[in-house]
Amino acid sequence: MTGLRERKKEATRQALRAAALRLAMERGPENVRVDDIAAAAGVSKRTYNNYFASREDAIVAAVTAEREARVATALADRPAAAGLADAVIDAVVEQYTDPGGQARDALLMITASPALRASYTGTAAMIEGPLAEAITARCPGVDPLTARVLSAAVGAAVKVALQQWLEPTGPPPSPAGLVVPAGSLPDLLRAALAPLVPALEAAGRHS
Amino acid sequence: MTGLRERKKEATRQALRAAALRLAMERGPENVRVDDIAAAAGVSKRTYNNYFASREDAIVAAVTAEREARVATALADRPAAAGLADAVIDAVVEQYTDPGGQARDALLMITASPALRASYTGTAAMIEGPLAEAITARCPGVDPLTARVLSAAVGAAVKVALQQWLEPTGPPPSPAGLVVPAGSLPDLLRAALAPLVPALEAAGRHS
DNA sequence: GCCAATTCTTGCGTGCGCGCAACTTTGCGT
DNA sequence: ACGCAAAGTTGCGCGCACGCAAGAATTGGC
Repeated sequence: MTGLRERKKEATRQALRAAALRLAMERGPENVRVDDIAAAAGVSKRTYNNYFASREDAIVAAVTAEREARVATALADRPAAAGLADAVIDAVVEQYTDPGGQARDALLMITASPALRASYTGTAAMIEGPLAEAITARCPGVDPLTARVLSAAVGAAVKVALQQWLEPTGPPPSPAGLVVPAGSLPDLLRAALAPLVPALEAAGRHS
Repeated sequence: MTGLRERKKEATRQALRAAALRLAMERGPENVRVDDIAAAAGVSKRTYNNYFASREDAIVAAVTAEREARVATALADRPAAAGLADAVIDAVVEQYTDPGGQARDALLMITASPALRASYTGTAAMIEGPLAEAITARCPGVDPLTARVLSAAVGAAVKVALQQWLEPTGPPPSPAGLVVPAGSLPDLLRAALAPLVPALEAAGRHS
């Protein structure tokens, strides 16, 4: 049952996300005060902070919205015959394949701002809760603590992949081109998740 | 070479930690302003924030100081014959065995304050960097990205264990006593790290 | 010993996060 | 249809994090 209350709430959340992204894109992220976002969404500054805990959250939320839910359903949609490791990896990587829309420009802006980068990598942790539930749903026999740990490990791996992906590539032009050719994000994600495969497989067998 | 500069820096850092802990213990964490800590340590409020990014950091740092370095040396001290998984787990668990000193009282205060709890669990992530270096030092053949991912996974598992350990055990008195008997922290840590053993062993073999 | 370069400290100003206490809106039972 | 309880919004105020630029201290070379 979808009451009026929840619909209004989701509407203002959406309005705040949209306003934050729009203002950040046209003025640059640094020239956007939280009052501006709130005003653009027709709500008070205080209410903004009831929805988002920091100024950057609304901006990145415009890009990462619903990712937690989508990763959960994606995992649930994998064929039950598939191994846990493959199912999890595919479900996660799927969430980070660029749709190529305006999200591309937004991501470009995010990578350009250190504060937004930090917030963006931080969102990787948000998938942990839903992912744990999805894992227990798929493998009912697995220990809840194990599910939580594996989800946290996956979240951490994703975070590492994101950090590596948008690493500053600072002034020292890297001792060798070997370190990482800044490959595509999906490839990087698979590489980062690979070390966890044995742990996921072991847990999947004990389901 | 230990210059005067670094010694002074470490001295003020230590003074800030000590002052923060002392004031928090005698007044309660809520009644300590950051100005008070700075004043007690004989520096300005601005300087405090040059050393610690938040008010809680100094307090928890008084308890967790040097943990990153200690976990690294602990891992290096394990016999080279031991498997990577056992070495890592023992090294990590060792850092969270209560020395029983005044740290006990401090931890009690931390567990009582939600803000401090959050900061404390957050410190688990700080071991990731040194842990990754220690892993590559022990297993030179392992891919740097793998080392980083495994360290992040270990940090995430520790975080989960800490959260579970000082979980609020809210008003709903738990449907069953089964969920967790709030066992000792070392046991909880081993349980949380157990799911990662296959991943660590696999990486250790590819060294 | 002295000087220039690096590094650290400090005050100030701005914006932000959030607790609190009114007030308004929504939900639901009768 | 009415009214009460639950949930949401808003203004206010406090403390905090941090950029910035000026001043003080430490360092290494001479």
